Amino acid sequence: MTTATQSIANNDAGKRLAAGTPLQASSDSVQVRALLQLRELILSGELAGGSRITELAVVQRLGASRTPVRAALMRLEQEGLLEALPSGGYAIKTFSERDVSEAIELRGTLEGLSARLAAERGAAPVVLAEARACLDAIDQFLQAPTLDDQAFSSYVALNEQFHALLSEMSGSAVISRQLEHVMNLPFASPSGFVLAQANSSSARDMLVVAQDQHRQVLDAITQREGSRAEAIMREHSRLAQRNLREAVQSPRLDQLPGVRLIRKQR
Amino acid sequence: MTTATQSIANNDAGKRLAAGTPLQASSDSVQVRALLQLRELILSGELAGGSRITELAVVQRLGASRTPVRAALMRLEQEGLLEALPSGGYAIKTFSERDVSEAIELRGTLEGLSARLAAERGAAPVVLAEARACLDAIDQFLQAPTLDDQAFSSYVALNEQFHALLSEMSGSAVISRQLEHVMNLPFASPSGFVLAQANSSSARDMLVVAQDQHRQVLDAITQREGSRAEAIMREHSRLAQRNLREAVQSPRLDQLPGVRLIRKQR
DNA sequence: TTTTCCATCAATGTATACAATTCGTATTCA
DNA sequence: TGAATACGAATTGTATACATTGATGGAAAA
Repeated sequence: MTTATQSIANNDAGKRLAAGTPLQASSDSVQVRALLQLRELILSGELAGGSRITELAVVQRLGASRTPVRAALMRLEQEGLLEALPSGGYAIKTFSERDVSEAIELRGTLEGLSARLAAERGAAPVVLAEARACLDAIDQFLQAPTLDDQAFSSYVALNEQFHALLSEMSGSAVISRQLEHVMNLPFASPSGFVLAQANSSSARDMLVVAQDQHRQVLDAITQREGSRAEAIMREHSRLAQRNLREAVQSPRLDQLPGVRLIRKQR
Repeated sequence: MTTATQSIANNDAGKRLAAGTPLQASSDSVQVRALLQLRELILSGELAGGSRITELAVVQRLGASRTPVRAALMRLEQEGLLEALPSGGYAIKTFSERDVSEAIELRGTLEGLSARLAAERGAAPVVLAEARACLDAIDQFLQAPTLDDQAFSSYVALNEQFHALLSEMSGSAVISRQLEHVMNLPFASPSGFVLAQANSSSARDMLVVAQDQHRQVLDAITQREGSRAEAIMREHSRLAQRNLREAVQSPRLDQLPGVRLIRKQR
């Protein structure tokens, strides 16, 4: 009873409750929903980067109580989207272009380590097979001379999958965990800026190059060539660096997840 | 009033409140104290690795209420000391020797990246000077032909400081943050197993080798030799690998922080 | 007019009541 | 005797009341 009345009151207060949010499966726990919704609010830029964020404001906006909101805030801090203020409370982090560049470099380094270990120790045949299948699927999409938006989306999904498999091939939970942590930063993800290029004329060519690197790293791992595998993954991440540079200049890309958190200057 | 009564009640319930704990500065917030105490309990092995840990048990043991305990549990999960169980609650993580080895490799890789960036971009002269002073101080300790326990402790402190400075030299908050995160694992720390070797005859020699690598990496950074700096730091981490192997076999070292969390088998 | 101190308030920190879920156990039925 | 179900105890999830601390604004004095 009490609960019902109050959550109604809260919903009244939080006017645009589920305006732009994907309206996630409400079967999840309040905690999970709060986390997803809050992350969405930040990445969409609806909450301005650099601004302070109070528990109460989030409570009113999401209609959850302070406890799950607090949990969500803590998680987002560890993800690196929020910064804990010394006086208590949080601020939404912003990132310089250099920060993003370093995050990508970091990912490349870790993926290089992962690939090297996979090569040196030998990857599980099952995972290798999965990875090959994944690359075959990507090839399918690259057949077409030009790619529509849906093809790009499919590429992104498959690309993420391939990188996940690569992490798995290392056979190291410790390293996989770390990689996941790095990729929490939205722009550090392996296909963070691919969509930014979707309409560029050279977009398809870039994917062709990336896909070749995918093939080569898998070959290196199969051949147990550790240091080659490592070098390829490092170079692979440089594609993202290039995309980044174009993405921050293109003004039209403001709605890409997280891009509004990138400071222009410095 | 209410508070006083209740905290007394809690202390009554938590029988062995500050039995083995270091009785930290009670000026800290309850949250901070709970975190420190709980971490201590886990690292000392007083709470068995692999065992499940309930909020209520911790509440009774530490005399804090559920809210700060919950916060501490969440933090320790992100640090990697606890594992969130799917049904709720946490279990104390255990680590195979391989896990630890991978964590050290990870640190070496990240420190390599950090050193390379420092070399390529150029490190801040102030920090470079600090690092040199730090190494000079280590040299002081290494003058003596044999080292007592106190000398080893001093080495550990200075060693940590040097590695911290190295991280700072990268000039990258993103990478420093990640390095800190990796070093949260107790055995991944740069001097995690140095103390384990304190009584070994070759202990001093190992420190001499390590110190030479410190000098060389600083030289490489100064000379802007990025790839050399990276290689040195990777190799540097292999010293820790060697120490690890001896440490897990020596039965006497059980009270080293975190060593009881390392599974013998696999 | 400016500065300092006090009061008031708002936000976080802490404790706890209440709800919901899960796990173990015992009992009953096949 | 075995399995399945239901009941109960224990534990986590959620909400909220209360405490404390830090910030802000206004008033008074220099």
